[in-house]
Amino acid sequence: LKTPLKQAATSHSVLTEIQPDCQPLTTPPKPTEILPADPWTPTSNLKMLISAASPEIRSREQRRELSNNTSEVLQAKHCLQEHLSGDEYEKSQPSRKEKSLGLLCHKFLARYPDYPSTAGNNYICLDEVAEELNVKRRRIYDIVNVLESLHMVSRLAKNRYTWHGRHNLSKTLQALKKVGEENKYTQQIQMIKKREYEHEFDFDGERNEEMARSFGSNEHSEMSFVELPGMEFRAASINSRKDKSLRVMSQKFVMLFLVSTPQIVSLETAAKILIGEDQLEDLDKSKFKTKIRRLYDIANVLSSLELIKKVHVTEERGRKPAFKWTGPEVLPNTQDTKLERTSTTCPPPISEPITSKEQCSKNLFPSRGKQNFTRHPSLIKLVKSIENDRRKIQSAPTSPVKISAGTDQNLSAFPSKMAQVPAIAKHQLEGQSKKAKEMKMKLSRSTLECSLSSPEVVAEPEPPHTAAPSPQPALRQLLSVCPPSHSPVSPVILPHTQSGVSYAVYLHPSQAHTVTTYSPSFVLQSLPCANLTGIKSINSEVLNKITAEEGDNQIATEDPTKSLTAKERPTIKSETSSQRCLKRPQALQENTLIKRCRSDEESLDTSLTFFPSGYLIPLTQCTQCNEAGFSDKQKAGICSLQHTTYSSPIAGVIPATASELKAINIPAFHITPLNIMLSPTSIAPAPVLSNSCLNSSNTSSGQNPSSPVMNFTLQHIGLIPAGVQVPANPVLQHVPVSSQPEKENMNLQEQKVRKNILQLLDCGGLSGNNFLFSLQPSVPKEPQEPQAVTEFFFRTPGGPNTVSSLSANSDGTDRISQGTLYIPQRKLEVSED
DNA sequence: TGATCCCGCCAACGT
DNA sequence: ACGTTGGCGGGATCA
Repeated sequence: LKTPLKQAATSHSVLTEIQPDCQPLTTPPKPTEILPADPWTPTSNLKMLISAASPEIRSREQRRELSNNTSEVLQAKHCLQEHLSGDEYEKSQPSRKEKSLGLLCHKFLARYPDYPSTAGNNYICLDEVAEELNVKRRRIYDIVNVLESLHMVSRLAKNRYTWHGRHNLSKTLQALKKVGEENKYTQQIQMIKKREYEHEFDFDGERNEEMARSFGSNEHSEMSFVELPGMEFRAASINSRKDKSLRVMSQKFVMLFLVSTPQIVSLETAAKILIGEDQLEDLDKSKFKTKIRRLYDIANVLSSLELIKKVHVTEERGRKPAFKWTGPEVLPNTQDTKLERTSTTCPPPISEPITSKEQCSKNLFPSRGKQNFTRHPSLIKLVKSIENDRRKIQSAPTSPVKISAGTDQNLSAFPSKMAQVPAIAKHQLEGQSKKAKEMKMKLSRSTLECSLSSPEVVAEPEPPHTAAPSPQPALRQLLSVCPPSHSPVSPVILPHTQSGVSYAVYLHPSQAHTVTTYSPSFVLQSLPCANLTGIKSINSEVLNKITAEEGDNQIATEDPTKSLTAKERPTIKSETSSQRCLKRPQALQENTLIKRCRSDEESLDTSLTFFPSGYLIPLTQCTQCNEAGFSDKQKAGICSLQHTTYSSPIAGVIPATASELKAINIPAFHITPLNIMLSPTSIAPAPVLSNSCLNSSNTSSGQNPSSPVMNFTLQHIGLIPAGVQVPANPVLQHVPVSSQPEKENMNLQEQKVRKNILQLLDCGGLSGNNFLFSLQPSVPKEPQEPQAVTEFFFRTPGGPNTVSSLSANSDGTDRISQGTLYIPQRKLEVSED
């Protein structure tokens, strides 16, 4: 077979040593000189091998004019091999392979240890590297960008990067997996495969568009770069350029592997998904081609890292290039399953004044600390401005260094310790250390994380406890629920609540994805269904089946849909179609809104607002709702908060300035424990406050214990200006329907409901830390069930009526039918600051 | 051929 | 203006 020849001639030729001479005359193209000596020092055998092959190749800069002299050592090798076959000519030049990104990457990696000691300076100077490796800097960027996506390097400053090696790899992969799950990549992959069966994937607009919409519209998952706590700002502040392509693409690509069951992903599938995500518009051929090209670039680097390897999958259509994950298994993050620490952190009792808001607020957003988080594209600008401010404040290029040091230590207590430990051992150690530190982690994690992500915080010496006096019970719960660990990326959580407590949930609107819960009682699963209808019918089993099918099967002859039960299948399809109908208009609207928002971020009357997501705001006892129209049992607590300025605690770091944020009215929602209706497509739930409530807010918060908490929460979250107080009473109405159910029963019910909600959310893909959501006037849905106790209001950025009731889905078991989702229609009023 | 993907133009950004 | 980054796609190579 080709093997012999190939090996000899090509692949091995590179590695094999010398075959002197054969120096063909030519080599015209590049005046590259060769440096015989390798500046870099290979650290591993493998690297040596690789490097051995290339040393000759290195050519000097053009300035070095010498053209071809002896560069040919390498060429010689080839020549030899080649001329065996006859063509020495071609070989004369460094073969293309020798210049491959993969090889280059190997050489690059050979220069640095996998687990660099934190002590040493692990700086990377791009120019130097480029010169030493004898390539244009442009090539180095390709490598570094991918490494960056894995947090193996981080940008320090212009032309300088810091080498982290694989210290952060496991965390990064965990985070990526999480995000991937939230993005419903599994489902997307499935969808694509399904489509492929249904009809050829042709590149003409229409169909593709539809397809893109079908699986992409919901999510508009334009998730951006997934950051690791501690590295986020460093990277972002220095490198403000849009984290687009390669970096993000690389992460997404990796995610695909991590969420696929056979961890195999074909290029085609990956490209489609990635394209679908970004621009639904033109999925033309060229786009596709370009995407594929990029994926190759990324794949080469990942291959060099030995995270993936190339394989082929054979399907009916033939053999398709694909890659198989060969990296470490990514375990679900088990570290912080426990949530208590938060409460400890922020204990201020309700009655007590909120002394250390900041600390508490930080605790409110644990997600950002420990977990990685995704930043919605629309927030980037805002983030930038924040970063700029930060930069101004802390002048210094040096800051990054400091931060990094702190980061390494704090962030990865384990990693640092095992800096020199082999990867395998590391894993074990990690586990041990985890347990050992479990308690500690629990208590301090959120804080730590927060601090990591923000320099200022880092500076804070004191632990959380000190900070806040004592949070109210509700708050406590809230806090307790937000352990970063479980779902690092997705903040959305439904905390334990006492019965009768309403919650406000902030979700990542832009994408429908999975929501993770910290509550031990629930198990979150990604549901494949796009819309509510399908949700119910689909159970975990189905999911599993689907999952199993994930990835490119070596032999993909089976119909992907087979796995679905008859019942399930139809449901899904119907959903799809229905979605299309809805989606289109919605999508359009959304786009418009988004564009508008982006373009007019500054404008006052923006219909869009930035909200931090991932916060759960417990709303306790709402006695009444003044709003008319909801007379029907006031189930819908409708309140509108007017002229409110929101600040986004993006990254939990610095609240945006008022000017940067628009004030808008937020439709409030309140959730009662029993009935819940959710819209799968809904993106973000927003708390609704009634104006009247606001006005009446003067009433002391004392009346309602929840008031202080709420105000506090809202303020910290940036939903309301610091000075504003929201009256406790009217704000969120809690419908007494099941007013005082037995506590236990309630709890059960609540749990059940929560579970359902979570699933729903998961299915809907609501998640994310930061998100942008637009509050559009949505048609208020009729409260379907008057008795509904719990109400969630979710808004989809564009969709007029994005709310649907879950009850429809009920199929008997696990149904959410109990809950009713009611969305009061509120107009969004935007007020300037 | 189709799979790969190198190369470098040139725009977006930062300084 | 200039340097750094890096999107992008032509077109060369490889299989």
